Parts: sequence; structure tokens; C-alpha cells
Amino acid sequence: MRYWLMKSEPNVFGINHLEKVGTEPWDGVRNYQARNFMRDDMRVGDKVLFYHSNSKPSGVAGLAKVVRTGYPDHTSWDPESKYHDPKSTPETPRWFMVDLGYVSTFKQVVSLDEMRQAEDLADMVLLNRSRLSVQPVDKAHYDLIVAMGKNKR
DNA sequence: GCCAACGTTGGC
DNA sequence: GCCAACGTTGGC
Repeated sequence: MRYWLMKSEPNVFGINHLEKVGTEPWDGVRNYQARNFMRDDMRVGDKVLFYHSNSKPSGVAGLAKVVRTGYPDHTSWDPESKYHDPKSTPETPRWFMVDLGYVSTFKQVVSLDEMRQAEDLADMVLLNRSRLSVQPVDKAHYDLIVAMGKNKR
């Protein structure tokens, strides 16, 4: 069992959208490190912190889980898609995605500011390499953030 | 909307 | 293989 943090802009696709649809293919990731995590390391049942970026406030908004392991991102070879990459083809796909399932929504977002103030979270990837949109999370960090989210109820 | 951080591209 | 130019992310 591994733990992850995945970012999304809530005005594009937030935790409420995920709740509504139940399951969502995580297409459009165009960063090699993020791709490698999805393609190689994610397993069905892995737990995911669902992070709202470009938001007020930005922070973890709820929980999700991996419901399908890595498979080629078909938007990458679709010329109509905004995620089109001419170097990716069905024969040699360059980009991969997983499917995410909805788990729960925090009563209030655990904000980036709160996480920065929590000493125990200081070495989270989020707080040190902030631009990575798919990143691994330690179990202890995951558990603490879930507790912070629950304490708001 | 600004802009710093940082990942990617491509000329050499 | 270096590194300048460029594009994107994401907090503010």
C-alpha cells in the first residue's frame, strides 16, 4: 500500500466533480516523473490526497484511491485534444494515466499554510518540490493530514 | 495577473 | 552534453 498526493485545479476538476462521477481517468499529466509514478508504482487500492491548486485556499480537499493501474493516456495521440503530443502514438505511447475513485471530502480544506506550519510535515515533497503534480506521500504524513481534515468536522 | 521556480527543448 | 530560451505551474 502506497500513499500519494495528486493536484487538480478545482475550477477545472475538483473533489466535488470526482464525487459526482465516482471514477475519473487522470489524463493530461505531461511530466515524466509524475508519469513514472502512475505507470510504474501505483497499485489498485493506493490512497490519494486530493489537492486543490490555484484555489482559495490551496490545500488537501479530500481523499481518493487508485482504482485502475497505469495505462496509456489516449488524449496524447488525439490531435483534437489540448493534451495532444505528436510524439506519442498508440503503438508507442509516451504518457500514462491511472483511474481515480472518490473516497471522501474534508469538511474544510487542509490548507497549504496549515501544512507548512506543521513541523512533522516539513519534508513532504509538496513543501519542497511544489510543482510536481503527482507525488508520493509518507504514511505518517498521510495519516496526519487525514487527522487534520477530520478534526475540522 | 504577476512572476519565481523549474522542467523541457533544441542549437551548437 | 551544455546551457539559453522558452513554456508551464501554482502561490500570492
